This record gives sequence, C-alpha cells and structure tokens, in this order.
Amino acid sequence: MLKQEAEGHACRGINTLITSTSLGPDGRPLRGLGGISMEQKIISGVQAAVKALYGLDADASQVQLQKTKAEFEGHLTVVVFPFVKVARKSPEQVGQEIGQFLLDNASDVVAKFNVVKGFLNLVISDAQWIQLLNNINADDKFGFTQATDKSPLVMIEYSSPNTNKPLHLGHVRNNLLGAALARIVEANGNKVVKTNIVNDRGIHICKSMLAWLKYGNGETPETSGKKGDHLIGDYYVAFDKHYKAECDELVKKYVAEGMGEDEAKEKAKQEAPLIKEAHEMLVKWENNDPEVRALWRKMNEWVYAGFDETYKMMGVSFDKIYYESETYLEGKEKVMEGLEKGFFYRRDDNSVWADLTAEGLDEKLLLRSDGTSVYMTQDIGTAKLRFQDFPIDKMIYVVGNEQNYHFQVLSILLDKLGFKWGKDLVHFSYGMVELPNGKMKSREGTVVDADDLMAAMINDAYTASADKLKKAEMSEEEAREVARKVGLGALKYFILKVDARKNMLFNPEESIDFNGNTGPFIQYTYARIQSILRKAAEQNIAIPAVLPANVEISVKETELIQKLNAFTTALRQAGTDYSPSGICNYCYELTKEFNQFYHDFTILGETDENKKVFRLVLAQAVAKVVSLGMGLLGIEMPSRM
RNA sequence: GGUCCGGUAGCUCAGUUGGAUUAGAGCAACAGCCUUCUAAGCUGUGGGUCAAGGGUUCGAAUCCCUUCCGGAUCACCA
Repeated sequence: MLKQEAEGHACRGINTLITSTSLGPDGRPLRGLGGISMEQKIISGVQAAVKALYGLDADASQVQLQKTKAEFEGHLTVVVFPFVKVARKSPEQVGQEIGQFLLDNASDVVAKFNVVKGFLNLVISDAQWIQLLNNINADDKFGFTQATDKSPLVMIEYSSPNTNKPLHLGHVRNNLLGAALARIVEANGNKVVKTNIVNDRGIHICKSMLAWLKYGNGETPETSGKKGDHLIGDYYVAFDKHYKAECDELVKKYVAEGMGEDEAKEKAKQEAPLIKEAHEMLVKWENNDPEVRALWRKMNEWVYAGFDETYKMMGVSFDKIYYESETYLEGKEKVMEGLEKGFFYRRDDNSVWADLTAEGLDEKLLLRSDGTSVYMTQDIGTAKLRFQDFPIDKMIYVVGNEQNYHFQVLSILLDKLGFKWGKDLVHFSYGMVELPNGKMKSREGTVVDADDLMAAMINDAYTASADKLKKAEMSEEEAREVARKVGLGALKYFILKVDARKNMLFNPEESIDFNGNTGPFIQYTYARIQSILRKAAEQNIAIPAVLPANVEISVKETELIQKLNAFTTALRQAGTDYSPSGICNYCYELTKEFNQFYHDFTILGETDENKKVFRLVLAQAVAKVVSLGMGLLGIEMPSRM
C-alpha cells in the first residue's frame, strides 16, 4: 500500500506506455506514394489494361502501386504478380503488355516504362510533376481535410494529471502525443474536442495538504518563489518522508513486542498517525468540511497556476477540462441504471459488480459495499457528463498502457450502458519512458521534471547556437526565441518520433541530440530555405504562383516532388493509425531528400532562369510542407537559426 | 498462472494492411567536403542469423503455430 500511495498511482498520464489494443482504422488509405490524382490515373489505367488484355475486372485494391526502388529507373512501380495467373503468361510479358498499354493510352502521365521480373516501372512525365508541384503550391493547407458540419466529432482526452505534484517526463510524453494526435485527427477532417480530466481529489491530495499544514509555516508560491505545483509536490514528498519515519518507528516497536516483520510492516502502514490523519482529512473533505475544502481549493489553485505555465511552455491546450471532484459521484446513477436493467448484480455485502466472464474477462467491482464509487465508476460518470456536453461520435483516451485492461473493460461497460461510441472507443495506449536504471520513481528521486527538462533543452539550444546567432547579428531577444523553438523542437521530436506503443529510453546523462534524425535537423533545413527565399526577395526574383509546364527537371527534383506529394498519404495514414511518429518519419525523409538536393544543386546560382524559378518554387513548397507536418507535432519552425 | 504488448547494427530507432539476389537511418568510430544559397549540412568505410524453430507462397522482418527473453495487467487503488 505504501508504495502505491507514495507513487501517487492515481493519475493517468504517468510514466508508462504502450500497446494499442483498440486502435480501429476507419477507411483505407491509398497505397504508395504517388499522390492521389496521378496515382488514381495509373490505377485506372492498369485496370483498363488488364480488362482489355486479359478480360479481367480487377478491383482497385488489386493494383499494387509503390514507389520505385532507387536502383531502378522510374517513379512508380506496378506489381504484376496478381495478374500473372489470369494472363497465363510470364511476369515479364505481362509487365511489357501493361506497360505498352499505358504508354499508348495514358501518354500524358506515363513517359517511359521498363520491366524487371514482375515489376513494371513507370517513368512519369515532367509535365505531370510540374502540375503536381503547382497543385501543392496552390493549397496553403496541402494534405489537410477540412471538417464540415457532417464530420464526426472526436473527443480526445489527454494529460489527466494529479494535483499533488508537478508534471514529469511521463506526462510530457502523454501531453505531446495527445496534442499531436488532436491536430492529426483534425487535419483528417474531424471535429475535435480536446479534454482533460484532472484528478483533484483523493488521499494523495490530502497528504500534501496535511504536510503543508504541519510543516509549511504558511509558505505560498509568492513567499517562496516556487511554482505552485512544485511547492505542493515538495509537501507531498515531505509527507512521505515523515510517514516513512513513523512507519519505521512503529515496526521496531511491534517487532520488539514479538510481531513478525512482515506483519509489523503491514500494521505500521495503517497505524501510523500521519496516514490516519490524512484519512480523516479525506472524510472531512467528502463531508464538505468548510476548512478542509477552503484549503483544498487554495492549494489546487496554486497547482493549476503551475500547470498552466507548463502547458503553455509545452504548447498544449484543452477545450474543456473536467474535474474529478465534480464527476466522481456521477457514475453511480449509471451503475444503478445498469443494475436495474440486469447488466450488473449486487452481492450479499451490498457491493455492485459487472460479470464480464462471457467476454473472457473477470468480474469487475463498480460500487464498494459502502456504496462509494471506484475508478471505473468515475470514468462511467465522466463519460455521461461528456456526452451531455458534446455529441461525441468517437472517444480517444490517451492513457498509458498499464491501463489497457481498464479501458478494455470500460469499452464493454459503456457499450452495455448504451453509449454508441463505447464499443469503438480508442485507448491510445502508449509506452513508458524508462531511464537507464528503469522506471522513474519519485521516492528515489529519479523523476525527470517537465519544467526542468524543457528549461535545460532551451538552455542547451541557446549554448549551441550562441556563436552563429551573434554572427547573424541577431538580438538577444530573437536568439532566446530561436533557442526556445529549437530546444523544445528537439525534445518534442525526440519523444514523438518513437512509436507510441513502445517503451522508450531517456538518458538524462546524455543531452538530446541536435544532429541527425532530430527536430533541429528539420528546423535547420527550414531555416536555410527561408534564407534563400529572403535572398531571392532581395534580388527581386518573382516567385510565380503557377509554373509553366516546360521546365526540364532532374531525377532528384522529381523525387522531391514525389516526396512532397507523399505528405497526403502520410497524413492520412497517421490519422487512421493514430501515429504521430509517422509524421516525424515523413518530415525527416523529406528533409533529408531536400538536403541532398541543396548540396548537389545551386538554386540562386542557377543561370537558367526557368530552372532557378522552378527550384525556388520547389524549395518554398518543401518549407511549407515540412512546416505543416512539424506544426501537427507542435513543433515551431524558426526562420533563421 | 490467465490476458495483452514488445524483441531489428555497440546504442537509440525506422521499415507504409507480404514484394525487387545487397533489411534502412541517426548516434558512436574512422576517412573526406566550407573564398561558392547557413557545415545543426553532405559523401564514404566498418558494423545484422530481423530472439529461436517450424509453417503458409511465386516472395516473409512483416501473416500463422511453438518456444525463449523482457514489460504491463489481472485490487472494495487511481
């Protein structure tokens, strides 16, 4: 008991993570990387080809289109194996025939083709690429789908802190994932409501309050200069320290009286005066004792002020915040309703249970024998309130993977109770952030504090860029702002690039990298492009909205356009898979591709005016798309660094 | 023990509902490239039994089965 309470197990967003048992994609994205219209044309071209050549009515899904491997000539590749059987010919022959058909019937798109084994490689015409680039440029929100009145309303719950201690690295992962997910879901054409359920009541709060009363001497955030959440966290730790001392004392006494050690420990945990006092305080709180309530309100306000600062720095926000103190009684009614309908049953001791053995699960307690609610009951109550407030079509809970079982059960219960979104609720289950020595443990002082971490990252970024920024004659204020964007960009990218389901490792000894596959790498590329665009403006080079179709473009350049266009599928995929890391990977690939181009080609130095303008347009498009992608992750782009 | 999730290079991670005789990045190591649009960059070298075994098929890191290892969870805690 001591351990759990000391760890403040209550809150959801804590240091854990993983698995997605209930992620349910709705709607299949197109495969491949060619971009909708171009890809569509080829798919229907192939369909027409197999119909004409072999009399086969192929479904679009049978046409497997993929990006051509680098070692072969071409942009898009059709896998012909699925048609070999009907055609009764060799894969090579089938490839040749389909390729020729496309060349004859879709020459505006397909310029050339070659066949290697069962793979038909298509070379797309330059004009198509230019058109694609023009399309990308014409759309400020390229790849985004605008929500309409008919769009489903998706509610995303994330963060969900306890109010007895400051946010730590585990919360950071939760918050960054939740905020990114909200943007990604919204960019895929859904209405989104971001919500937060604050665990503002319970024994853990009472511990902080009690310790503050006993040892605080009236200390406030103002008198101490501490952030409110840290102040309260300190008293939580203080409680723990004194409580532990009391326990040790008692154990000695009990053992001296002849009790076995284990038994003595158990008894001490319950009999220590401090914990008894805390429980008394909780009872007073529940009975609306004015003094306890007033203290509780005051201390929570301190914590919220602290959280607000942290949230602001992280760049996360909520549309609607629920407080457990206001919702924890709500679930009872629903449970009673379910009891009447026979979904649940009452035991002899008066407790209420749900029997889920038919679903392959256990029996689950919903109301204690004294009639009070448990965690599950509260989530049912919160669901009820939320559904009263919003016409929810889909609910996503961003909660650590340690609670997989809880959400599996919740889904079944909500479904039984008639919530239409209950059955398909998504538990976005993410993995733990581990330290080299294992889990974070507040009692062992190994917790990585969110505020400290962000400050350290910004500081590192400032140090790393000091020389360069001085050279760029940047003001101190500007330099600080760049450092903020870069430091936080590094942190956010570091966390978001890892598949959310997996546990991830954070080593506080090694600072987060600014080189390689990192946020700053991507930001740097963006800044370089902005620099070029500024110089272009200085030279009065006009960048047209629409490029003429007669520019000759190189392979590297078509690859870049192809990669730009792949943002569409990356975004859609991230939306159906609930995968911020997919956006990270995409941004990295695009950036890496651009850096190679930047290195091998000159833009402003190009003497052919048409090419120069084309490359400027291309660079501008890369900056736009990369900024859109990173924006989804909550990462800001500095225009110089 | 039941259930769920993971296991890919020394380290941290990708690998798009199975696809191209050589499974990719980054870090770390080593070697190159700044009088030329920002070197937080680019290029190259070394580094792998995709935990192990079996199966499915034209084709498997990817799907199925078994085993091994790690994690989570199965409370009148939240």
